[in-house]
Amino acid sequence: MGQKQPSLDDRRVRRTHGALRAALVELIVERGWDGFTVQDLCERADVGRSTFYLHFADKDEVLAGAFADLGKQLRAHLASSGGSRPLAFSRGLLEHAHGHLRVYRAWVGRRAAHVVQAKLRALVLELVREDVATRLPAGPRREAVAAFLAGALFELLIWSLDARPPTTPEEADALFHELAAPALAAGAGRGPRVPAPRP
Amino acid sequence: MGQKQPSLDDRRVRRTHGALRAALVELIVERGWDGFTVQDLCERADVGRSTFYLHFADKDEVLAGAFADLGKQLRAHLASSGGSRPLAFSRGLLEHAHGHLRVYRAWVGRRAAHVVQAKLRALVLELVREDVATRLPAGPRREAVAAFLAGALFELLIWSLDARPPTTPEEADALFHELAAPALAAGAGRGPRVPAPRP
DNA sequence: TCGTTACTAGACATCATGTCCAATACGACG
DNA sequence: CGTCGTATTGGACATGATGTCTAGTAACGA
Repeated sequence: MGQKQPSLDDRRVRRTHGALRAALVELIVERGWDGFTVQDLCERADVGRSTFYLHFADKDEVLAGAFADLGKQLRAHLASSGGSRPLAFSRGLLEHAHGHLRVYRAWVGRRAAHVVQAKLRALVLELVREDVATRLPAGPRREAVAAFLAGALFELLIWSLDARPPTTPEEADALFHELAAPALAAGAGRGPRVPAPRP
Repeated sequence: MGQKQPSLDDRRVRRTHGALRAALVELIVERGWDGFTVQDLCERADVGRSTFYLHFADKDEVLAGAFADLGKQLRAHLASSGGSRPLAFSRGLLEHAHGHLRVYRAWVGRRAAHVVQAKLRALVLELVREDVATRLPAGPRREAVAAFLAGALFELLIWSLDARPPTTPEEADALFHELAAPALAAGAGRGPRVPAPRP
């Protein structure tokens, strides 16, 4: 454990990382998370298996990197289409998902790898919490509302990936806001406010 | 594959199944889904490893059985506390969860096994769909609303397991209905009705 | 060009899996 | 109660993936 990690400034390292990451995405789409081994991954990436262990401990670690990329890509997409209405990012998320339908289906769809699914769920929860934090006072109620909305959005996203007849991101987003808006209003309206800080 | 399955009428078989199932629950709580092997399971259950493969193909199959039990138990609990208001079962679900807090934390909590989590999510979705089906006309919109509410309830459930300060099932349920009611109303109110069949 | 670092193939030990067998223990049923 | 059928058992075995290590080779940065 804790060996010296290869330097990221080296072109060879970037090449290896890139190849493994790309192969990972392909293999998840083709066979699902449990459908391939480290050996398969290395073979597909054309990387020596010894080399793999110089960089990563297991498949999960490669996934973490690849997923961090997805997160950045998504956040970038969100920054461009940034509105200020509540939960505006949902539009970008749904667009992003439908723009990479094959990947999303394999990553979070019905037959998907639960490991990956969990990562996206965590990301959605994080995004919703950030948004809700600007609209509700701190406290358990805010957390509950965030959980409620995040779960709703995530499950709606999954549904939209395989909806029959197919749904456009715009439709799904409109539906989400139609359902979420009153819930958010209800969440803000009543409930235990944060107790005023003692002076 | 496809070997002759031991007869379920035999006491020895029931004993073996029971022991494995109990050991499974214990080990999931103690070490998480990926934290133990078939060997560990057999050892804990005091069952020969050869015997295991006479009954199950892998850990997942044992889980399926154990989870089916949980489903029955839950549905029984729901039947007793059956109200007719929308999504009445949420109360029973949250009570059931808080009544088996250690198990639920291990099964669907933050550090939980994604495999198990997915099963419960599917169950919640099924329950919500059954309920929503009695209140909204068939069609994609109904499915979307069901997904929305199921995701919301599931994530709220997870949140309630580790909420700080702790939340009672009653509070969590009240909160859920406070947020879900307007959403359900919105879902029923407008939107594309099922297109009238061409005459 | 030179020194450093990453890459590689291959060997190796380890472990879990899944299958099979012959011997044994136990439950069902007459 | 005795007998028959079946479940259980430990152990052997082949297989495949994992993770570590080493010595030689190739590519990088400067």
